[in-house]
Amino acid sequence: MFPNRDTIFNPSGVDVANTPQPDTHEETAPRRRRLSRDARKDEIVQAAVAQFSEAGFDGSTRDIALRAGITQPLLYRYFPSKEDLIEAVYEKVYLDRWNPAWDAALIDRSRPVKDRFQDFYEEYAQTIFDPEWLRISSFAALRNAQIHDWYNHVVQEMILKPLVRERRVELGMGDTVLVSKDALEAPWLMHGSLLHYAKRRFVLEIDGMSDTSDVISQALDMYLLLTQADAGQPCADS
Amino acid sequence: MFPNRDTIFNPSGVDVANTPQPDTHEETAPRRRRLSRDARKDEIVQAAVAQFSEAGFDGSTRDIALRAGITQPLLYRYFPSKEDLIEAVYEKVYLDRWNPAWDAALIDRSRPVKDRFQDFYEEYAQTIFDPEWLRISSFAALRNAQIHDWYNHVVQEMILKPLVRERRVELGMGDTVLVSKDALEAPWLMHGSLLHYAKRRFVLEIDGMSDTSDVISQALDMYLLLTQADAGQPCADS
DNA sequence: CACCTTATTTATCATATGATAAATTACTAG
DNA sequence: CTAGTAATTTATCATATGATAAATAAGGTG
Repeated sequence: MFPNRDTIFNPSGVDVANTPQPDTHEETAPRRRRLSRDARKDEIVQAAVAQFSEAGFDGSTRDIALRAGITQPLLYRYFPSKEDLIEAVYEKVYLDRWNPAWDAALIDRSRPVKDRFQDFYEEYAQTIFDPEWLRISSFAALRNAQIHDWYNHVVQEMILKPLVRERRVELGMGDTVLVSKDALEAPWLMHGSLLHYAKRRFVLEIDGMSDTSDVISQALDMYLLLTQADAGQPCADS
Repeated sequence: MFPNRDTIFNPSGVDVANTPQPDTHEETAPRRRRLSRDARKDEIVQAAVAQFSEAGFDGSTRDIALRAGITQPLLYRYFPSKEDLIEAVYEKVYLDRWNPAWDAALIDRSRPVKDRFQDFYEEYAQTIFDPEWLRISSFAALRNAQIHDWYNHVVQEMILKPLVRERRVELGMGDTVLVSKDALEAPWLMHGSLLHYAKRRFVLEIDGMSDTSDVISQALDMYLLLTQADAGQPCADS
């Protein structure tokens, strides 16, 4: 009856040209496709990630439905409320981004710390250095301090503490399990510098920026040089 | 009818309890106070900064009016649209945060680069390391790439290029005006690491974090050690 | 084919929100 | 004190948005 306002006015300016494709036919009307519960749920979450990463979590459920090629009320068959959908998005974005092989790779003492963490950060960058992840995690951090807090904790335990420990061993400072808050400050600076680089490069899309590998190398060098200087006289030959 | 979820669950966690105060009387009804055009405008912008920094730029004009102790339509007497108010907020937040004395201080070659930039960053931190600025600039960056771009340009020209130049002079590498993009990567890493620290410390309010001065010192050391290593052999006595 | 389950859509509601017009009242000049 | 200017409020609109109920139809099963 009434012309489905979403089709005549797209407030987010987003190109939401995700109309259900005419499979092979030409002028197929927006035919209904029935999907399994899980498949549909996945499509909705994916659309929500795309929408939220652009418009923030205030992005409307109608725009999400439009992206997913469904009507807005259908969304509520799978998520009781928008807040539930947001939480599904949190999970999708934050979980399952960690490659379990990394745990072992970081503590493989047959290789220099620099090489290990260079390789790791290059792979990690491939996982999270894209506009969608960077933007949505920024929005999440601003909206929900708790989840950002949790993610920082993960980074600290999985990446930064291993880095400090492995570096200590490499410098012959002994193998301690405990890592103090003070000792974490330097690796946090390094990690933060890379995240900031990623935002400049992949969110702002500043042109002519250095290659990610080079920047990772530089950031790691900064940390390694600092710990070297801390360990004793700078460059003292042992 | 239904209980207005925002009153029982305030997603932004904002306490918008800013009822217009009874001036000196006790039970004074919300008395009208007439202000000059400029004074009222300032109050509105200030309220908008507070509101936007908490709820993002989707914060409602009604909440802003509430914070400012006025009614919502009055806001439109001073700003033709919400977008105009947002631009006034951009100006308030981004401009006038630079102390002109800093320009000279950064190139005062009677002092070591470390000391100069340590002092500068400590003062700069006092200006922008607070939740309001950090949050609103994050929101602004996500919403308006152009303004974030512009701000990055300012940082680069006013802080990072001077740092590179002054460091070169200190290392006896000559006084060049041109600073290549590659040469800016390291100072950007340093600067970014400090911004990331600020967010962890002042937005997430993680407890037990190191003092800002110490962190600035560490970040500067990272950069200085890296340039030292780049300049020739690490720690080669000249 | 006929039937039934349920995915999907249509229609609709209640509230939130940006914005405007008209009524009101605080302050000031004469 | 009076009148007038303009700051401020009250009333109101149009649309956006989260959410729900009922109608429709796709696809599997007998």
